[in-house]
Amino acid sequence: MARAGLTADRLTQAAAELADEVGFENVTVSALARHFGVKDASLYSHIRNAHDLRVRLAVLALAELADRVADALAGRSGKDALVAFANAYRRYAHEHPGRYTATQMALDPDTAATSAAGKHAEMTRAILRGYDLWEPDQTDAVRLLHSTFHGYVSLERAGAFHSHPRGVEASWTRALDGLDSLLRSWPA
Amino acid sequence: MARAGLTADRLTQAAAELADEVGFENVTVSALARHFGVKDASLYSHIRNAHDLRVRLAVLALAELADRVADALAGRSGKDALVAFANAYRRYAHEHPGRYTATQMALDPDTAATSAAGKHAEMTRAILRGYDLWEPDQTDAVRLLHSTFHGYVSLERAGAFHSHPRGVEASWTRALDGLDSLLRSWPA
DNA sequence: TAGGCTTGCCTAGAGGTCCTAGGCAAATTA
DNA sequence: TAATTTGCCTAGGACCTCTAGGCAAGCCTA
Repeated sequence: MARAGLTADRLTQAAAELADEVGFENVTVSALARHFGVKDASLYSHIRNAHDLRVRLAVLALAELADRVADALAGRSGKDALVAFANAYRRYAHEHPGRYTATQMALDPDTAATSAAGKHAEMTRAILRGYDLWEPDQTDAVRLLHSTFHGYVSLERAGAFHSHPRGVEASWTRALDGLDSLLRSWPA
Repeated sequence: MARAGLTADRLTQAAAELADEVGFENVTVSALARHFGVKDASLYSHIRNAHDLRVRLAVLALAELADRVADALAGRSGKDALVAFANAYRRYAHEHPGRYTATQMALDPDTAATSAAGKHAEMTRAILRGYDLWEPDQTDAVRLLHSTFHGYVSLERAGAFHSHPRGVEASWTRALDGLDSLLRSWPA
């Protein structure tokens, strides 16, 4: 029999595609094994366990998201940068729902430090260079922005905004306008 | 043998306590059966399946959260109401992590309409009576507030703010200050 | 209080996921 | 080509979900 040629990376990549198709919570070792036409037990020489697989997926997604956002940010500043960041973030979540859910996994400090999770906050900070903010206001603003972006796409996907006809796009644009205006006149 | 006296309500209540202890994703039919000292199969005359159990838990948590927030809001207005709302929301999430996770379940439109999910948006709207906002700005503001609150507690619990020493409480207070100031000068 | 009825919890069992131990054969190295 | 490493296998245990069918506890009615 020819071998399937599994590696941790190929498994993680396939897990990411699977996550977007069937949802993060349905990314299972067995499903992944089925996808490669091998037995479940075969995967355990490449990944430690199901949790390890999900962590790898989370790290992959965080790196992808950071790349997308970095691209969007290139050469922009001020409100332009804020909007580009936010839209890139939200677009990634929409295009890759399973991967995005993975980015919300609680990672242990070690993994988080190694992964692109930190890069994320760093880039949010880059946005703020267009505004007149210094520590500790900067950290507060980073947290506020991140919270709002994540909260919005998270609620949007949970269907929390369906109850009202007002367009979800319009509210998003207004939220960004609001945040821009808030950053420009950050209260003392 | 004496009967255990199970009902859907008692199961849901116990599931809520279990969720806060071991996490929402570990709320399982078997664990619940163990808690009552009965066999798993016995639960299926009270709940349809595991998903049904989790939906009931979500509905319970949404109702509790709505109650807490309503209490906090009583007799307050303006920034006072905003802060009370936000703190009640966040405190519930901290005190009942499993239940709070349950509130984020995607409910089908029917269930969502019946449950307290709608009451939530309605109360957020009550806050805004202290500010000078009218449709569609009001809906946009409701969505922004809800997003920020949810995003903040969600990231906080995922450990996203651990990387920086700046106090999580301080950033939260600043976020509320910021939102208040934003609502008072909502850009046109 | 004795019968019948409803209903609650039971046993039995099938199917799925997670994971370990140990084996054989393919690929790599000497 | 022989030795070693490595990859995927079979076998099997533990746990979770859910269905079908059974027995008896507790309720009605007479």
